[in-house]
Amino acid sequence: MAASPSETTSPEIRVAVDLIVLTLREGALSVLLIQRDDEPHRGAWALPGGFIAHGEDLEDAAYRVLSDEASLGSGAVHLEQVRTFGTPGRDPRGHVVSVAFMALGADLPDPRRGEDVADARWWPLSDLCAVTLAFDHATVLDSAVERARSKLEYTTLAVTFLPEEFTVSQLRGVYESVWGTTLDAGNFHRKATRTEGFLEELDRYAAPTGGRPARLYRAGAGTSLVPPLLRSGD
Amino acid sequence: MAASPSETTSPEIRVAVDLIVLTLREGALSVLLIQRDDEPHRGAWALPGGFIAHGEDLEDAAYRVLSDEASLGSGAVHLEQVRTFGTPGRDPRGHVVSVAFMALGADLPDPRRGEDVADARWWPLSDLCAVTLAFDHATVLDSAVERARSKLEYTTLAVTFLPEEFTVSQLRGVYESVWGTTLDAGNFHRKATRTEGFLEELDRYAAPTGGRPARLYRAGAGTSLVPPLLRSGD
DNA sequence: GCAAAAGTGTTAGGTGTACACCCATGA
DNA sequence: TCATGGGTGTACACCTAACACTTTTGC
Repeated sequence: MAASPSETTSPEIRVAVDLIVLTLREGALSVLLIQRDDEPHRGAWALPGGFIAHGEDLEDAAYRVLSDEASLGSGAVHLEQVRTFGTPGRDPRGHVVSVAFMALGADLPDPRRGEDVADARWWPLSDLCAVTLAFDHATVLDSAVERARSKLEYTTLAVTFLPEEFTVSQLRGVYESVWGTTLDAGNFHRKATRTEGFLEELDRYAAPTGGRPARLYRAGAGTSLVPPLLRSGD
Repeated sequence: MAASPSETTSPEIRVAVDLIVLTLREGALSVLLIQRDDEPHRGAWALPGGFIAHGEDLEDAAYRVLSDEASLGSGAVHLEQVRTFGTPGRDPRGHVVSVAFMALGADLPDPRRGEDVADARWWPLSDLCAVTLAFDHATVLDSAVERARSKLEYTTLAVTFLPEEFTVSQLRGVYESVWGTTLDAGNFHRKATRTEGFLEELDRYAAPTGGRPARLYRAGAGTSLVPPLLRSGD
């Protein structure tokens, strides 16, 4: 809900999608924001979004926004619906009901600037305290981040932040960055490698980074983590 | 998304709410369904729902449907958004984006019939295998039920299925009915009463039902259950 | 007393946490 | 050789599941 039809206060209800695109950039959980080039909230940073077209599926609209406004292909992002925000007044242009989608990807590229967009960049979440987001996007962002944090506990979602092949420490790094905690390396290794369906062991090793080379893994077939990996220490 | 404006295929996108109202009736997890009196799907059973009005909040619309179509006041139901369904073609009347809300309540009364409704009644979930629901409501119902089942694990949501004062066995009955399992009475008692914020002990006892009278409790102040009560046995 | 339901005790086995320790590499 | 990160072993605390047992009622 950021660009597209730019009338003033429409008499009809319009449906939009907002995207919370999350990735890890230099070990920091970061979100893609665009700087608005139109009223309302011109110049403010906002989540990428757009109105859905008649006959368009919600997910398709989300992928469209991802490629139009964020210049990110649909390749290798995990897209998931988070919640719908529809309180009248959240958008000064009229009654807009917006379905929030969370998109997670491995080290996504820098965005090209799309239309109606003054700028687009990745923001580490930790830098956002100082920024006032447009609309109710601070709330929308929070709900997505909290969703991502809690889904790491009981699903294999963390692997979507990593390239196809990765080491256990990289995986641990995902948990540590998203949760903002530190985890015991040994215990994490055991838990990750022993949890059925989480990791598939490869016969290759990563280039050493000053220590013993780490074995490479790829994502396993499972989607849920039993037992879960809980946030309160490991 | 069941009644109200009854035009044929609208050119605009319309927003609706669908309600999954769940309660326990004679120990069986049951859902409120209405029998449609209009095309499409005339005669079929469906979730109560309705289009939202311009300027109306999603939650307000959900409460309105609750009182109009289900003749249930807003008193003592827990209302929670589940997911939004917007695939074109899910409603033959046009492009309808529907926000699903789950409503949980304690032994809710029999519904009065509302407008545009041939009949309305509670259906035990176990009786629904044989019934084909209108629209994509089977999917919508499933997602709500799964949400309810999993939220019992890590929140205090179970108490919303009970009257203000209840016994530990009644609470255990909620878990057993919703999960379709049996739980060890002794272990459940300990866990429920020791989990901080879950239960508040009263100084009164329920009328005995053939055994030692059970102490009465009311819901505690907490909303999350740590540690969680997991489904795989207790 | 007996049956039934509430509630407590007990114990064996599993899981998580902390941390010591060994392994494999580059410098 | 040392430093560094990868990976394993181990002990202890805690939690859970199973089930025996006590308490308190109605009949």
